[in-house]
Amino acid sequence: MKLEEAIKQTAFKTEEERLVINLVYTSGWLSSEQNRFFKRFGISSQQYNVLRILRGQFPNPASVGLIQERMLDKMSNASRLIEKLKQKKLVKRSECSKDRRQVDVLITDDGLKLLEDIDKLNGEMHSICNTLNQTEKKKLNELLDKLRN
Amino acid sequence: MKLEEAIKQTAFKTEEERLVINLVYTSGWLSSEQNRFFKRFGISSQQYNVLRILRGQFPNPASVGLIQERMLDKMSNASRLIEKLKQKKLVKRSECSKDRRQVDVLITDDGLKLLEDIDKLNGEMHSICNTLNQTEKKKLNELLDKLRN
DNA sequence: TGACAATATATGTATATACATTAATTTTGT
DNA sequence: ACAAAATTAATGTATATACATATATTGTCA
Repeated sequence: MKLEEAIKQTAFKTEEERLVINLVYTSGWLSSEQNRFFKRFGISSQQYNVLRILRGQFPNPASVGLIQERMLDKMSNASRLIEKLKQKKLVKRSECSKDRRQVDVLITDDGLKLLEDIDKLNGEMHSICNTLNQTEKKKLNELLDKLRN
Repeated sequence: MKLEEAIKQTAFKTEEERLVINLVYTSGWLSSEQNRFFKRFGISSQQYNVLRILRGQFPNPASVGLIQERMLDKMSNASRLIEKLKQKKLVKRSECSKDRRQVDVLITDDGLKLLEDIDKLNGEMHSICNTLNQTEKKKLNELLDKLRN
């Protein structure tokens, strides 16, 4: 749906204004698409993100700080996300012997299995951008990179 | 910063995968820029959004449903946002005489004044897209519209 | 060595989103 | 007219984000 229709606004003063609002609106749209996708797996998209980072380190553990640093969303709370994943038995936590302030976080077999299942449907998740052709996807990737500097 | 650097990932399998992750990452970036901007005014970007909708109706009131329908972010909670704005005396709530299920929500003088102050710094908020030239802003607007269908 | 700074993680509080449910009121259909 | 359905808003619960602070541990340097 066109932005103006979606939010029932007739016009924008400048291209900048429209762009900022378009970005905010698209963010919300994306986030709801993502959550809908992940719901069937019993996790949130943020929890998925943490699991992916842990798989990237596997079979080595990762510290909370490393996870935090690599997360997509800003970050305040790797700690609490990890706690949720632990309750679902998707990760294990153990004291780090080299630095007792740190915690070793390791993805479990259940966690790896879940990621495999999700991978199988990756195409479905990526299909949200099927409305664009290859050139347009590339262009959008470039523009987003440039937008953030 | 380039996406790969930001999240310390070396490569993506497909353009689609990079785009989805780029969109999620950019969403987070945008949201933190926005919140930083609005913080000095003592409101969140979501509360700002509600105030703008109310100004659009002024001097008429708006129902909770109308606000909900026009909000940028999906929506579960116009009710609670309005309650927060009421506590800050930025909106007034009164029973709607024509339909007693409804509530008339009206922006106050304080609310209008706050929006005026924010308007003065609108340029600063829009400057987050100064890294793009006019053609690129237009193109990005188009691609986002097309992305959502 | 011993005080102090820095680091790693956890936790408290406030706000927002997602979804389900409740309560009041209005609309509909017979 | 009246019972059932639909609508409007509020509320309860779970999750996530933002920011400040607490706690334990490690590093630094006089």
